[in-house]
Amino acid sequence: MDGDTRDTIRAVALELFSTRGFDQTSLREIAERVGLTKASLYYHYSSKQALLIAVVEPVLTGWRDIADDTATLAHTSANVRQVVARCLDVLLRNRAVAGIFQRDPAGVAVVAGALWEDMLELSRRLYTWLAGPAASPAEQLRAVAAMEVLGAALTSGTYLKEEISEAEARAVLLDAAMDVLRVSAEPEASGMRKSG
Amino acid sequence: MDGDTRDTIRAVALELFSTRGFDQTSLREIAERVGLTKASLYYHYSSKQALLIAVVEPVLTGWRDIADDTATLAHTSANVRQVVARCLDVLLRNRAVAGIFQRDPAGVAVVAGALWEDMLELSRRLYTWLAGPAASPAEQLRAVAAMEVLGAALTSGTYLKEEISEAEARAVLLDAAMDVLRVSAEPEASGMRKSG
DNA sequence: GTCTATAGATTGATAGAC
DNA sequence: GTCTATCAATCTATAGAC
Repeated sequence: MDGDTRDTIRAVALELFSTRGFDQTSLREIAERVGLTKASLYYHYSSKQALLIAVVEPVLTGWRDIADDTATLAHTSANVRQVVARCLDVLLRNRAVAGIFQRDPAGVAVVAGALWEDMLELSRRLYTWLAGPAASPAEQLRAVAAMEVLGAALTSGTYLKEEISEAEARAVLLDAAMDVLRVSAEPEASGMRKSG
Repeated sequence: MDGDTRDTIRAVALELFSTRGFDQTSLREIAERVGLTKASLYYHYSSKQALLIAVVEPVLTGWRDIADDTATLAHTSANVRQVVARCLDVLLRNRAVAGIFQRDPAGVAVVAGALWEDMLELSRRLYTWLAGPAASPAEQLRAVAAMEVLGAALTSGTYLKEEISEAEARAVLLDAAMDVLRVSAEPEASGMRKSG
């Protein structure tokens, strides 16, 4: 049973892509760490692009789920908070993959253009829903800014002097994003109530 | 007088670095656009790294000025707003350079490590001042998040459906960043009053 | 499945004529 | 200051033996 090797390769690739950047990571480097030769990598993944996609796609799926759900979700403040929380959780659960996009978006865009366009499209849908129906340009911009806030979950480690628990970071960033969206703080409700 | 050629090269490099990413841009590409050969580029800039630094450094200086000023600036809400506004203006005035850091931070970090470390250090100083004296980890995190908000000035073009004037975008993002910092909205005051 | 060997392309950089 | 020509390194990817 050799999904093992495939998985090891993917894990090593994820680590190197996310720390050094996609472009800065060569297949030679990955092969060395795994303990194989470059040629053997190609037995498991047909190209560097295929390897990148294998590493990134699972997260894209999680992202897509959220975007799809918003299609039928009423734009209430409780729901907005829930959607933002889900986005944040996807980010926190997939720090490494998110780091790939953050560290070398240009490289990813070039080698996986279609995947990149998918991500942009998903983001657009999410931002549009977050901004709310008939949102003004200013409100749309606030929606984009709110999602940027979540990115601090990834970068904060570089800047903070003291440690902060993941739970607290999550709470702080969720509140901050809601502040940007100008949605008043509420407990994370489970029900949903129609509004528009 | 041939600062002309030097400047043209720098301008072309800026455009390509910021749109395609630093690593994705080859000297051959730059040379072609300028109308020179690669070899001639090397007469004006001793390396690709030197070219990158020439492109980026002016902005780093503007950034450093802000960080330096905070050293002797009282942490009042009016001053916080003013500092954030200055950061935002540097960003808006140098969208292209900022785009280099945003599109390929990994590539920049590798080829211009010292410059990159300088940027990190400046950012740390700014974040620290923004968070305020004796800030809790949560407040520090909010300071990082507030600066992330400003980054929306660069990315928004990709996502917004309708146009938004630069002036309005500036106003919206400044307010949003202040919301993240939890500093109440005030007019941009010129005086400063001691608070802590 | 893993290996050796190598093709084929591109890159940053240099030498030296003009 | 600009050119032609070229080097040396590195990379992705493939062919074919074992």
